[in-house]
Amino acid sequence: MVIENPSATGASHDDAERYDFQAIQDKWMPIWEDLKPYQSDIEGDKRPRKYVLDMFPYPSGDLHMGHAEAYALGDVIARYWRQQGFNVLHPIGWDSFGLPAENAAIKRGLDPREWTYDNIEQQRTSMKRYATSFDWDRVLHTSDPEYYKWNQWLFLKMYEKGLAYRKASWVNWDPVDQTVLANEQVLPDGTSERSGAVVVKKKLTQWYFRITDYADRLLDDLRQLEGSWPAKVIAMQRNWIGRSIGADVDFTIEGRDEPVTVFTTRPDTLYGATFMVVAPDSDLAQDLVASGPSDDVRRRFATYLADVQKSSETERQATDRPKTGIFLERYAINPVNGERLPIWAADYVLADYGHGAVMAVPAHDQRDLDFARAFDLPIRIVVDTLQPVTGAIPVLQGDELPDDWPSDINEINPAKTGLALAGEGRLINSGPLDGLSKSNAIRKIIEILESAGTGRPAKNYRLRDWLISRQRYWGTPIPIIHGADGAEYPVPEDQLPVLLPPTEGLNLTPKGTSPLGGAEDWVNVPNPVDGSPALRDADTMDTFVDSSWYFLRFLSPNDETKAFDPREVDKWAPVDQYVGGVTHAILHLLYARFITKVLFDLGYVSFTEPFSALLNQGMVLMDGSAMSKSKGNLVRLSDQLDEHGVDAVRLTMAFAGPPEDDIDWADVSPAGSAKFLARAWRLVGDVTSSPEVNWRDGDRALRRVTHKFLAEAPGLIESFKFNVVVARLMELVNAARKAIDSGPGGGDPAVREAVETVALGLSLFAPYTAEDMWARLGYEPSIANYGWRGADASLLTEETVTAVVQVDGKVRDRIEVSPKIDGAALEEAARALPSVARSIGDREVVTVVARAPRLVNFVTKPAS
RNA sequence: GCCCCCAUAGCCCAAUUGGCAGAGGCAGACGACUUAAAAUCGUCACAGUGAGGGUUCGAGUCCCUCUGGGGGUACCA
Repeated sequence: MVIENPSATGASHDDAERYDFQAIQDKWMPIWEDLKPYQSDIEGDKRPRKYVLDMFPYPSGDLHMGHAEAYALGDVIARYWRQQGFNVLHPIGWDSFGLPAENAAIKRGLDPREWTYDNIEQQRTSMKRYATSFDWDRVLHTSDPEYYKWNQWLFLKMYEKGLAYRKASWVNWDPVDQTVLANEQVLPDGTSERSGAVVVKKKLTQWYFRITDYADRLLDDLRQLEGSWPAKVIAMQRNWIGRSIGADVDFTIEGRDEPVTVFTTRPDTLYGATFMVVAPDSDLAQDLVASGPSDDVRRRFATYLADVQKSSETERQATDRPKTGIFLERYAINPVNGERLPIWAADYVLADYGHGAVMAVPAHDQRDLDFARAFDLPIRIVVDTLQPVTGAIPVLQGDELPDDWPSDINEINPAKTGLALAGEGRLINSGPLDGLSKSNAIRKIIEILESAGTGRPAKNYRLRDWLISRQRYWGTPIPIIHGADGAEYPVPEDQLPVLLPPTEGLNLTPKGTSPLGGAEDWVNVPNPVDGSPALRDADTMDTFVDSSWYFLRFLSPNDETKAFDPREVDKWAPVDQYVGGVTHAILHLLYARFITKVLFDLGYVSFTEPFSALLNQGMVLMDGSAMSKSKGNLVRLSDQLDEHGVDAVRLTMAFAGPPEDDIDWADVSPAGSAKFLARAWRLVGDVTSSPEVNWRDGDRALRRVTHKFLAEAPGLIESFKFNVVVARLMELVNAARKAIDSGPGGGDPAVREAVETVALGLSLFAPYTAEDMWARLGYEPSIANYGWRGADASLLTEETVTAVVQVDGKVRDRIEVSPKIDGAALEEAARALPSVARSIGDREVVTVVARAPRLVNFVTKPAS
């Protein structure tokens, strides 16, 4: 509020000098709406292109502080490249399919469409108020039939290539949301990332994308991203894919025709195998139990299996759980020495990793050892790991061990210590492998197995195929028709999209099968081949499918004939800079990378990585923890915007620290940001020169500060040091203020130059304030379309610099020298200083380290 | 358990990549303006860089060990 002071003669002047963020926002928002300064598809635009993409939001209610941070930072980058003369594509849309809409709709008895599009409208309004520089002509919503039609197209392309398939398998089942979940949606504690319910296993026939076919490429191509993606994200993806290198070994089974193949990373320990373990819930276990063992074992196995399946994921993952298992009364034959190995079923072996069976080497694997000790099975050491190798690690270098290698095996006998010997060592008890180091033994045993035809090198991945079907309404229908003959018939492309049926008459309440199945008119269709009665697939796709290619749709969002226009893709893609939360470090980014590689293989795009550079912003916390209503520490964005203004909130986001760090809202000061903006804005009122003045005539000291900023800011922005740029802007504002109040005064051309530079710099962070300053400085809107100014190199070199004079590394004096001084001259000048002579005293100078013009260091020793 | 990151002033954070530990801000103290307050302007104080060792003429920065905090992943054979 402006408080009138009737006694002041310059009341109107005071009014004008009052920084009123609300008035400034109200003034410029409609003008920008009209000017559209951020359009990116202008015909004949010759500027080089940049594609700056923010992760699009899910429309759950209004924007929150997290959005405010992400979009402020993404906007700095987009505005920066625009200012650097690039044609910037900075689009926005909504990831608008998904469970929250459906759950909210069920709760309130609404159509999910209504809830979704109302929220989108609210977010759109907030984003515009927030001055995000999006190109509003390219908006997409994944829940629009115009969008999800192309999800279906993508599905069909993958189906044709065999990359989309259906299989029955034990899947993660969320008993609250009543739907299956991808592995990626189950948290480490075994609960659903969405509902928080404890996930259980259920055997269901579901649709999968064959992402494991791409595991090697997804892993190896990460190397291309090093340096441009946060190392943390790359590490997380590597971890998630989890490639293990080893060998497959075939074991013949007594009384069975087919051998059992096991995967192992330690084929060198094959001679130490004393039993075999199969996953109880595997088909293999079923098969082994079906014939051979006694009825008693069969019964006990059935009980065991039932127990295993009842146990929750959480229980099963507790690593300190005692080992359990059942001997199946079957035997495997070790291919290298013909030994009979008893076969057990135990739940520490997973059905869906490797082949669901392992060769157990208790001496060298902790899990096998725990099991062997629990069931009194033999333990045979085949690697002598005594004296953990230090220093030169001789066993890694060759086959010979030092002569003094001690071999008192009893001291480390796993049977006694309970500790498996996993380390380096020399092979023993292993026939042809004896004496070899671990790595050499691995190489040799694989050769032996290969020539015998009983083994081969193999790789395995932690990554599983991507389960994409969901038993819910608010998603993309899967474009498959199931014939009466049980076969799958893809919906012909010209019949896309398969529209979601209206919600009227449907019961959306989760019940374990898709609500779409209840839409009689929709689900019953003629077989596309022969017209016989058939049923639509009633499942919908995981919404991560939607977001796995949306960055391509932005390039031609209104194209009705194809998913994306290859000419536009060539122009813009891949994304130059992607900005979003680290919460998507695995899921979304892995899926988008996968789909990009698929599209590359199908010939639709010419690149294999979708996002050339990635910036992960941190989270916005309050009092040390994530904001939530239940914790009572929620800070409402709209309140912050009302109180401090859009620009102050945006500036605070940029200034709080490095963008990838979390911001604790309790530690930062939007009021301080507002104060700074007001201070910057008020500078304009003190600029009394006209826009035509010649800056060269201005005060040199202030000009130097201005040009130092002009020189430094671009590099800082490009390395995401937004907080430092803001600090530099504050310095520049302080310098300009000083020049006005106690220097050459507001009429000096350097003051205008400095203030204009402040406006240009500020336009990245505080667009309203900057635009208003720009107008008051005498320019036409929009400041977003004025380029950056180059620094004048002649103003960057100081006339003198301060050189530090050290004696034995301690600072003893400082001298002002020319920046062009050479080492000898610097040394000479320093030596002449009385302080230096005093410090050296009667000691002898041994070396002089001169780093002109900054530093000279006299290194001394006592006089001899 | 394994892998990764971080630690600088009361607080948030800088430090030209091995060269004077401090750019900026918050909070604080004092002063100017004011009848007073707010706003504004100005001045000031505060750490030797989590601990220990090493390399170096010189270490916040590089190496090793440890402590504390954060993250990822985990019967994945």
